[in-house]
Amino acid sequence: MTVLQLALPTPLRRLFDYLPPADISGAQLQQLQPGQRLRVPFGRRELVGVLLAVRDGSALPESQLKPATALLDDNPVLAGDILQLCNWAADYYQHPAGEVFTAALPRQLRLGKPRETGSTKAWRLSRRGMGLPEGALPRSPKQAQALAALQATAAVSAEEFKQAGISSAVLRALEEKGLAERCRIAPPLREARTNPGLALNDDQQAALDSIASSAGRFGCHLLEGVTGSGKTEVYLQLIAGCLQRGQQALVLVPEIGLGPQTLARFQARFDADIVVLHSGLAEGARYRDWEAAAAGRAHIVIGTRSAIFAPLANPGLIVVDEEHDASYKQQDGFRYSARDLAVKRAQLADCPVVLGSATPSLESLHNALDGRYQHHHLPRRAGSAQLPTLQALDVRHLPLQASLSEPLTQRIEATLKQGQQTLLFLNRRGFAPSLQCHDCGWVADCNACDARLTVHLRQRRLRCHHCEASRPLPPTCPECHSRQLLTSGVGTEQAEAYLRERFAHWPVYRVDSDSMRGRDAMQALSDEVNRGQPCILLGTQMLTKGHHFPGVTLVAVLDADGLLFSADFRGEERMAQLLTQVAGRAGRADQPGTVILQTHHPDHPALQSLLQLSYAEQARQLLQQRRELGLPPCGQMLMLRTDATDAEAGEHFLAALRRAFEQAPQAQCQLIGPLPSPMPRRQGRYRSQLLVLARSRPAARAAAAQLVALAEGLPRSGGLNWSIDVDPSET
DNA sequence: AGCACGCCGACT
DNA sequence: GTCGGCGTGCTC
Repeated sequence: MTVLQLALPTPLRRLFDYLPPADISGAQLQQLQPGQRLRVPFGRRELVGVLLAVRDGSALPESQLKPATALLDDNPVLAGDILQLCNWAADYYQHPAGEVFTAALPRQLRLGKPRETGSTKAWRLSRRGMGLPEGALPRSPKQAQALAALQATAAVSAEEFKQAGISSAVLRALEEKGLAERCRIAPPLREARTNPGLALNDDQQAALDSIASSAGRFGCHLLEGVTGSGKTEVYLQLIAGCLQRGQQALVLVPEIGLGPQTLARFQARFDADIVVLHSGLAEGARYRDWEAAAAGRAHIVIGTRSAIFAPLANPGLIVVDEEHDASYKQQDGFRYSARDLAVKRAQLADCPVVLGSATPSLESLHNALDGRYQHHHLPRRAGSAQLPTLQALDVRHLPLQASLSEPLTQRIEATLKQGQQTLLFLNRRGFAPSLQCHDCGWVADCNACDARLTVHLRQRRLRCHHCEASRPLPPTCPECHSRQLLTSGVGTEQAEAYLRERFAHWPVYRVDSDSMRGRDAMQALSDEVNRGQPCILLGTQMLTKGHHFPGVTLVAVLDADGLLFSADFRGEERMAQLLTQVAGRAGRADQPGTVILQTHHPDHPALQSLLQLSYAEQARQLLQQRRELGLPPCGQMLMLRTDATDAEAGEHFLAALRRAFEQAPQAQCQLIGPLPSPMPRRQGRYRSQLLVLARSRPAARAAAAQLVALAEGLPRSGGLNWSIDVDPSET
C-alpha cells in the first residue's frame, strides 16, 4: 500500500497519511517527489498539502486513510535546500510542519492555484522517436521536416514550429505515431553582467579575498565593519563573483532597512535581474518574483526576513546585512530567526554566508571567537573619515525644554549656523507618553493593556502603542472634571514643536512612524535632507536604519536614560548597538562628528563602558558576563508563553507544565517561572511565561521537544493559547 | 485553526 | 417552538 505523508496547514504538530489520488497513473505514482502539492479532504473541508514522503504503509489501518483529491504539480514547488530547511526549522523551532511549509509558499500556491512558471509549450522526441534514423518519413515532407528539427536539438518550442510553417496538426500526427511528445521549456536565462566596482582598501580586499576563496562550499563569515567602512562594497564584489560563476545571490536586509539608495546601488552595479521581496509587495508581483528566483532567472534576490525561504535554483551566496537587527526574528506564530536560518541554509546549499554588521550580535561574535565563523574586520572608515566622538552631557540640575538642555540647544544652534545638519534621537513618538489629572491623580490607561495611553496632540487623541485602542483627548478629567490635565514625559511630537519655535529659521524634520506614512515619504525626506542645507532631523529608531545623512555632524540622544534601564538581559547589548548605530550617522571625511548623550546618570557603568570602550571591546565584556550567568549565547534559552482571557489560566497551565517536566528524568535545565510577562495584559489578554535555560544545544532541543509533548497533553482552560519560542529575542 | 455537534436563553 | 451563544472534540 503506497501512502503519501503530507504536511497540512493546521496548527497540529503531526503529518497526515493519505492514499494516492484515484486518477493518478502508475507512472505518476512512481515519479512522486517530496515538495509536490496535493489537494486533500480534511475533516469536512479541503486543504492543500505538501508531500513530504512516500511510504509503504501507515501506522493507521487503510480503512482510515482517505485518498487525496488531486495531484497539483508535475514538479515539486519546494525542493532542494528549501525543503530541507523547512524540515529542519519545523523540528528546531518545534513548530507545526504544515505551517512552516506553507509559510514558505506564496499565497497563490498555498491556495492550490496552478503554477505559472513562465515556461512555454514545446515538443521533443519520444523514446521511440529517438530510435528513428535521419531522413525518416520521406512520404510526409512536413512531418519529416519537424522530425529533423526535433532530432537536431532537445526540444523545440511550439512558437518556433509555427514560425517555420509547421502547423500543430503535423506535430499531433507525430504524437499519434508515438514519435513526438509535448513538453515545456523554460525561457532562456539571461547572463548577468557586472559594472566595475570601487577600489577597495586593504581591509576590504583582505575580507573579500578570504571570503571569495571559500566560494562553492559552506562557510560562515562575520564581517565586522564600522559604519562607513564599506561593507556594502564587499558584498557587491562577492555577489559579482557569485554571478560570474552563474550562481544566484540572496541578500537579507532588516525591515525598512533597504533604502532605495541601496537598491539603486545594486542596480547601478549589476546589469542583472534583481528581485526585491518584502511584505509591502502585491501578491501577484511577489509570486512572479518567487518563480523568477525558483527558475534561476533572478540573479539577485533581496528581501526581508521571510525571503530566507525564497527558492533558488542555484544558490551561490547568502548575505545577511545588519545581522544584529531584531527584525530578523519573527515575533509571533512561527518564531524563526532568519539570520540563524541563513546559516543553516548556506550549510544545506553548500555555499558561503556573510553576516555583516558594525555592531555584531553577541551570538555571532561568540561563534566567531570560538572559531565556528571566520571573522573579518573593517576597522577604518572609507576616505579619511573619523569616527565621531561620544560625550555624556550631565543634565542633572539643568532646566529641560521638551527634553533639550540649554547646552545642547546651543550646540545645535552653533552647528546650524556653521551650515551643518543635526540629528536628534528620541525613541518615543507622540506628544507625551502619559496624561494625568493634577487634581485627582487620574491617569489615562489603556483598557486592554497594562500601559499608559500616549498623548497625540496633533490628532487630538490618546493612543495605545501596544494595541489599536484610541480615543479623543478628553477636555477635562473624566473622574473629577478638573481642567488641570498635565502631560508627563516628552515624545517626538512635542520636541518637534519646541524645536520649530526655537529654531524658526531652519527646517525641522520629524521622522517616526506617524510622520512617515506612505511609501515614498522617507525617500523624499532623505533626498531633501541630502541636498545639504542646514536642518534638524528628529526621530525614533526609524532614523537609524537604512538611510544615510552625510551632512550630519552633530548627533544627540535626548534621553539616553530611557535605554539604560531595561529588564531584558539583552538590554545593554541593544543599547550599545543602538547608540553605536546612531553615532555612525554622524561625521564625514572633512568634518568629524560629535555625539552627545543627555543623561541623569553620567556615572552609570553601562554608559561609562559605552564612552570608554569600542563596541567590540564592550561586546567582549558583555559576552564574559553572559558566560558567567549561563545566558545566551553561552547557554540556550527557551520560552513558553501563554495568553488567555482568564487572568490565572496561564500561570496554572505553566505551573502544571513545569511540574510535569521536572518529573521527566532528563531535565538538565534551569526553569524560571511561571511569571507574568513584562506587560501582563496586552490587547485584553493575560500573558505569562516560563523560561528554560539549558547548558547545551542538544539539551535545549531535547527539552523543547519534551515540553511541547507535555504541553499538548495538558488540559486547557480560560481561552488559553500557548506557544514555544526557541532562542527568544525578548524576555 | 476550522468546523462540527451539543445543550441552554431571548425572540419572530 | 427556533436562532444562536460558545464548550469540547476531531481532523489521515
